[in-house]
Amino acid sequence: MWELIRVFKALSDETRIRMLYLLSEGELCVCEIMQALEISQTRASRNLGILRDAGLLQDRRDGQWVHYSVNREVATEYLKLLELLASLLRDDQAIVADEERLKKAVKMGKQGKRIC
Amino acid sequence: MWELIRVFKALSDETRIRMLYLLSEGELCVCEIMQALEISQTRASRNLGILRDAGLLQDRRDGQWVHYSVNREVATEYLKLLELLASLLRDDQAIVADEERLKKAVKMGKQGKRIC
DNA sequence: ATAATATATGCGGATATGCGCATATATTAA
DNA sequence: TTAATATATGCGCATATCCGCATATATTAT
Repeated sequence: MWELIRVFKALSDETRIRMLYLLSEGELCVCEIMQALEISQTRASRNLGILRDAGLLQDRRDGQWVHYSVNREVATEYLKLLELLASLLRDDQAIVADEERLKKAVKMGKQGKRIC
Repeated sequence: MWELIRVFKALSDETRIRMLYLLSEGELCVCEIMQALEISQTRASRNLGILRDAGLLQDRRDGQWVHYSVNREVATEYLKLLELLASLLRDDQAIVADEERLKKAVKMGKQGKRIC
């Protein structure tokens, strides 16, 4: 029961919902998420940690970067929850704006310009 | 987005999860829920109100009683959430105990003894 | 009418949550 | 080595949440 409640608590926050949505499309490092959501580094790190501790995300260090991604090892019930999220929020205004900013940041990165 | 977050907040509490589980099996009045969960009247009423305001429950006054039940009019995505709950918690210790106490209270009621 | 029962709610206190600031830690670059 | 970059975290404050107490409201019984 408490595991379940921990998951719902993790999902009870706008910042974390937006993070999960972006991450449902693929792995991202903290600085990419900061830029996409236009939030502080503290806020990004703290909320990603909460999602990880709830079992929804996993992290992977790659040099000085830490990449977060959806934890596919978690119970399939929770994965369904994430799909639910994605389907409900696909057209959400804040989400669409996040995706725009993320696309822009990633494009910059691919052009060799540092974005972090 | 905020409607969704409101639902997750409503689900982020042990009392409310236990209530939802019992109610997923059928309509109940406040006093039955109080007894099944062994909680105060204030706590029962407040938390049922939170679930109603999140759109998950509906209420119906019948004389001096108010009956709460799952709101089947809500988006099917949320109904799926409730099914998820039920499937994950079917064997939970606290839930099983709640069901025991509820069964006992309902049986008393059917024997004509007042239980509220 | 009054009394009894069922439910809801204003208020206050205890605890939890969110987040900025400063700082710590980890890694890479020079 | 030192400097720069990326991320995590201790602390403190502001706000939110939970719930008990007392009380209000609604309904029924006498």
